[in-house]
Amino acid sequence: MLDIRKVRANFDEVKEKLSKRGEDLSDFDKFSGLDEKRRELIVKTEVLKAERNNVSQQIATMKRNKENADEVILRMREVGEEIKELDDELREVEEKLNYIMMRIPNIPHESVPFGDSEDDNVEIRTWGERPEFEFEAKPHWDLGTDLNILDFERAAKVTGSRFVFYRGLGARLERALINFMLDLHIDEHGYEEILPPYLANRESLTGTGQLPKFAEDLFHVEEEDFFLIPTSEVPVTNFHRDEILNGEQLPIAFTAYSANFRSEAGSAGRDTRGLIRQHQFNKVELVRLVKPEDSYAELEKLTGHAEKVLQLLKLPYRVLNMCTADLGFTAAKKYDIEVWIPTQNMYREISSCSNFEDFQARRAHIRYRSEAGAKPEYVHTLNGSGLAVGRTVAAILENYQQEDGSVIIPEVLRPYMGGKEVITK
RNA sequence: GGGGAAGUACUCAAGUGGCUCAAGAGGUGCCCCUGCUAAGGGCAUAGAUCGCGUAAGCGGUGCGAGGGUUCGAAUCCCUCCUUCUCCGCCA
Repeated sequence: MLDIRKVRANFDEVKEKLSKRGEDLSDFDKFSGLDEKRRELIVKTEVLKAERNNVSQQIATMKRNKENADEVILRMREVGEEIKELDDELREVEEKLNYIMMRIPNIPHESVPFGDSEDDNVEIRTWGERPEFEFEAKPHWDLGTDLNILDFERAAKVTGSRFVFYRGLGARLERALINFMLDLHIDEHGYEEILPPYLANRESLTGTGQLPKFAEDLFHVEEEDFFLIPTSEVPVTNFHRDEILNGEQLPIAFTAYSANFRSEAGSAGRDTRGLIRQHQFNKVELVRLVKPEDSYAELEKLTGHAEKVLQLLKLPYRVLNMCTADLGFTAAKKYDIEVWIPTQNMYREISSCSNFEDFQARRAHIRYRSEAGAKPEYVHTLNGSGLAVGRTVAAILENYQQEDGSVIIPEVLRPYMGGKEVITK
């Protein structure tokens, strides 16, 4: 959510910046009228409430002195009615204002390239050597199925499309990756490990920005009004929701493994085969709560932590600075890390590293005091995948495949795989 | 799933409709006393948020959350949440 005072004071400038996202801003024009109406109603209602407070004291005194207060009470009854009407009107105006504010995306940072589509994302760097095969490389779903480590058919039977069974060394590879990533972030990068709930309530999803606008992307448990988390960003960022932190605690760095659940509404027909787009997938997430002045340096740091995983796995990748059209709702700036998928002859997203500035903190009420007694300020929140595990498995299978259909296990994972060096039939 | 109890500020805690627009204590901060420390004494302490105002400041909200009754609600009524506890069930 944007700062309502800043929007008020710099309406045209804010609107101009938001328009770069290519977002429909027709609702946004109603802001000024509603904001003014709101403050006008507040003034009116507060004058009456102040009067009511005073007169109620007078009535108390009169009653104590056994004086007749009927006339005053009658008058105050009318004032009470008037307050109720104004409060109702105020509530309506605030609901409308809130409706708009909760659906306005974040303002892009000045270092974000302008663009109309994903074609305008800017490649910042590439890393690693793409493998060259002397044979026809197989897609990871064929490799996984032939090696009997992935079973899409049975998952479709047991649950439905876009689910998978990992089996044998496949399951172990997934688990090895999770542990490898967590250990790296904990031991080398200084993160604290969190194992969060996989269901979150409406307030939490609103805090991180998935709600109210993107409900159709989520699985919903109606009975309890819980949502399956689409990323552990949700429970982990909301860990400190409605809290005022001590400035000395910052930066807070959490890493969390969780399963993630996405309805993938609207992506019918895309990536229908393989591990790239599943309704349920594993991910190790990085979350940082930082002081505002540090957040852009922190974004570089966080992105580096995610890249390190790919470097140690020796998987080729590139980093993109996402343009205004491809930023997502909540981010002020976002880097996507894309891993090389040989059979698709392209890089595919494996991590998204974002600085949300105070956009999520404002929604989730996460604040800090720079020193004891100082006024609370919003923290800046960041997160990034470190990494999406299923897509990492896809990348390993495809990049490390051999002519006979076996797959070499990256060296750093072997201690997590019982010392095995290769996955064969 | 069923039954009980509770939720008040940083902590503990009083408070059954108006001299409480939250008493008191602890803690914390500042000060006094003292050669130093302890003990003792004094003062301060509702954080947060919203609105008006150039500002000093003024006002609204606030007793787990949200509604309601009333001239007036921490207090009465309704719904919900959380914690503790007993019974049942369960990994």
